Amino acid sequence: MKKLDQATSTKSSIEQNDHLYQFVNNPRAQKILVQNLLKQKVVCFDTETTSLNELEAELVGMSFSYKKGLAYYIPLSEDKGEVLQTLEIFRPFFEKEDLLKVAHNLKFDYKILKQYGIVVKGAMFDTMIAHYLLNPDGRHGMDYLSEVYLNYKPVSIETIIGKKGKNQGTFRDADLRTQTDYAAEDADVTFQLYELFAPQLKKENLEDLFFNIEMPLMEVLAKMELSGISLDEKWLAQESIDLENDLRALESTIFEISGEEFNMNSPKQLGEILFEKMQLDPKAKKTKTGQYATSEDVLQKLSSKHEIIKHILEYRTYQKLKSTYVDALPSQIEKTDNRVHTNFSQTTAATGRLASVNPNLQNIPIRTLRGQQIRGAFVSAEGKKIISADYSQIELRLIAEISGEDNMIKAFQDGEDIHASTAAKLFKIPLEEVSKTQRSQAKTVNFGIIYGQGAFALAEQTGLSRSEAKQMIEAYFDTYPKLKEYMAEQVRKAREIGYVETILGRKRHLKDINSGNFVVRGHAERNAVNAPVQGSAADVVKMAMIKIQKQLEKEKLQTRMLLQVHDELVFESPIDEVELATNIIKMEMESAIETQVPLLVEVGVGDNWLEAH
DNA sequence: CCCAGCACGC
DNA sequence: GACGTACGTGCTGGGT
Repeated sequence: MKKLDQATSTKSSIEQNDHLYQFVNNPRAQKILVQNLLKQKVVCFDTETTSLNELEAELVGMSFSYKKGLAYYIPLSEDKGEVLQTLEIFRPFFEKEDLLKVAHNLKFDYKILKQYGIVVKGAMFDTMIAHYLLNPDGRHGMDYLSEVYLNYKPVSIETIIGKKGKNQGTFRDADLRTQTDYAAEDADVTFQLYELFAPQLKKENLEDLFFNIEMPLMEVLAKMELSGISLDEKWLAQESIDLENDLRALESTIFEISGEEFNMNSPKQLGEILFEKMQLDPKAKKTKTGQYATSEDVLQKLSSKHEIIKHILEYRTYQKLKSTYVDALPSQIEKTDNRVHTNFSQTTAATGRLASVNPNLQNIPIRTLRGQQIRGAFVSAEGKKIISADYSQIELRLIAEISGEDNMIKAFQDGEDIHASTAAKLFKIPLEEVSKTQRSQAKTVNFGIIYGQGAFALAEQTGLSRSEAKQMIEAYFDTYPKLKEYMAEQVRKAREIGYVETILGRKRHLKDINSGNFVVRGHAERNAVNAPVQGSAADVVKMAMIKIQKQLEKEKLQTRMLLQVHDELVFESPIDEVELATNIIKMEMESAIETQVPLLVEVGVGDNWLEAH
């Protein structure tokens, strides 16, 4: 199979390609190389390390390219002192302001170098982020981009260090010629991708977004990731024991009721117990693979039929809390500083949002009481406080702003409770007479509208009948006519030019918008409405992050930005800085962009994330 | 090793 | 009759 691929492939690879890849391993030659690099306007570089985890990684080498087919490799010693000496030779390159430093996934190299005392400065260009802006729905790996855009298949890292698994070696194990060819090729390919993507960014008016938002944000994210956040390990260890006890107790209750022992973590086995043995629902829904559906909303509807359901739901909640958070988080604490360091992916979410991985710190529980306690385990260091600042209703405020919906804009300007205000208008009653149910229904519509929700789903959520839900949506659009117009306009725009845009010009291409399949087209239409809203909110938060970081550094504060959770920023601040930092954060967030709808930020301070929120 | 089902966040 | 609200990450089970 593999042979066939190679035989039929028209892609070239390192054997066929004209290139000059040289290693440069004596200081005199390295100094000459640097003089040469400093004369260039654009230089591509790459670092080779022993690990993808920047905190554990050791530098093994660096490569540079400023011309197609030409690249240099600098092997580095196993001795850290010697590495630092070599890096001093290259410091002028990394710190030169007006030299465009290009790399693929630059945040990785930035973090590695920062740990060796080199802070990359000035003009930067990440080819991965460039491609993300050009095609946010696509894949952005270097090997993939090389094959697609350069028709060239780079040497895979696995041919050098082995397939992943416990026998995988490190880059240091490879011989010098192998290291040189691989590293130099990466720099060469990245340089060629730069030459392709840079003019495309310009042509698509994405340069501002790239150079003024995404690249500065990359540095902010690198610093946040290196900072990490502290956990209350003692509490987590005790909570793990408590949850385990609660789970075993729930399990025996469930087994007793069902008259059988089975694996509670298996939805398949649970479904068979509930719907075959116990016959709880003769019309039980099946999933697409033919299993019984046992998701929360399915079980919720059965809860009045049998007492076992509430125990199962409780079991599920606790099992999730234990496996994903209470047990998993402590295992990801870094030994070097006893903190957890998430990775923010800047190129994953097609709308412009960030994603958080290894661990994901953007989905820490908040809704249930027991879940909230886990937030409490994210603590500030001795002598410091946690500050949390979050935008109130940012997506709704932005859809009001973008659509120019005066009725909604006015409500926000008057500082009204937007859901109550919407309810008053929907039900044509005075604001004071809005009931809890009415407010809650209005809230559901407000959110649903952002996602392009239809009558069926609205009915499902509110408990209204389908026709009532339909009337509610119609009343909503009568209340906010420009919102309806805006949504139709986004779909029309997508059909005409193939994409929609955020306030900062971030694009999302919607190739399915003219599809004949109404399910596929419907999805694209909802994206046409949602992407500009979600994406504009992401733009605003990113701008705020850059401005706050700049201000904190200008004022030489020790306050550190630690986390971003889409509309919330979390900081750690020395106690005597909290007041000043809080003022800076709130001010910069609320003034991140100029809008007629006021942006409101709520700030809290505490010894942990729960208290601060 | 990968996919399905589920649950957590905004 | 099917379809039915956006964007994500990660756990466990189950089949390969």
